[in-house]
Amino acid sequence: MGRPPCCDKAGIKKGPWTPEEDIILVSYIQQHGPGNWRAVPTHAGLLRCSKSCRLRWTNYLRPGIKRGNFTEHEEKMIIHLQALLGNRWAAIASYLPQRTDNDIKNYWNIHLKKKLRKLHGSEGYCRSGFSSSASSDHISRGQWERKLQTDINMAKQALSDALSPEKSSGLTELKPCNGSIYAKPGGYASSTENIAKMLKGWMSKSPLKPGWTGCGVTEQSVNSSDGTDEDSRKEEEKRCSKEMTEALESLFAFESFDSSNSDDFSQSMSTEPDLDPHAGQLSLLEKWLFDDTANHGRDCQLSDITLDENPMFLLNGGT
DNA sequence: AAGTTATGCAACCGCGAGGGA
DNA sequence: ATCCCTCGCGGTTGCATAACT
Repeated sequence: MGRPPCCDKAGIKKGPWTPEEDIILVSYIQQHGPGNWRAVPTHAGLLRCSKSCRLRWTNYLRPGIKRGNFTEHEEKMIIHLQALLGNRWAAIASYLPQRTDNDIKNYWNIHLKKKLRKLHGSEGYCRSGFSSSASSDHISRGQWERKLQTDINMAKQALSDALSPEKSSGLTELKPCNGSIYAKPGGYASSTENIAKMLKGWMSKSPLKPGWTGCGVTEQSVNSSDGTDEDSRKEEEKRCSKEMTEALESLFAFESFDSSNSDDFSQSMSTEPDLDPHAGQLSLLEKWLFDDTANHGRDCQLSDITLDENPMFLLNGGT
């Protein structure tokens, strides 16, 4: 009550962002940090609505975004997570911190759906993994539940493979994104590369925040997780998490997410699900996953768990 | 070489949840 | 308790470019 509307439709610019607008937005967030999006356009002097600013930041300008081709491992992760979680792209993206939900969504819609359709023929995975099955009116509830559980079993096994350290070499195979977080070739990419250069110029003038070297990509954190005691590692994780938050408030991290450390970053992030806001969900999911993997061959098979007992069922709000 | 179709990606739209007034 | 604003999410669209005829 009494609040001004989110954005005044009149005079609001739409369409592709120009490099100049990017610079304005980035420099504003550099000074004030992300958040309070409603104030961003007016304070930054942008003729954009707050939504557009937030979207541009989260999907394109935010530091640490990896662009370019998806690796085989990322692809697998997406497929299996999609089977587990459905079209909850934000949740899926939390497992792939360098990818945006929009990127993942696009990749799924453009590449993976086709791929899976080829693999599975006309049945299954036709739209959104098992969730599509759920929406089918042609399958009886019993059939659907059996199929759902089969899908979950398959996805779970595959996710287990993907997350398993000895099997998932893919995590360390993540390629740097062509030396720039802006990997897209062509017209606008060159513009964004220019932005990156300009920003680097700005940042070289700005005092770097002491201690921040990019969450999960510090040599210290990488080394510390490499054989030191558990406590210091946890401390490091906490610190890292805090830094991650701070990073989003500061573009000083920009330089830290270059190609030289994106491998370590992805590895660190993928093994530290606590860093993301869905940590609770991830922990539960992974506990469930690994518990069941550990119990493999014992009495408690997932297929024996009723839907109501299935953590994913609960996570999905029992729907 | 020109026209057409397919593909990929960035951005917009609309809705729901959460929370402040 | 209610209203309504902000934020975040998922679905969809529009445009640029590549591939094909």
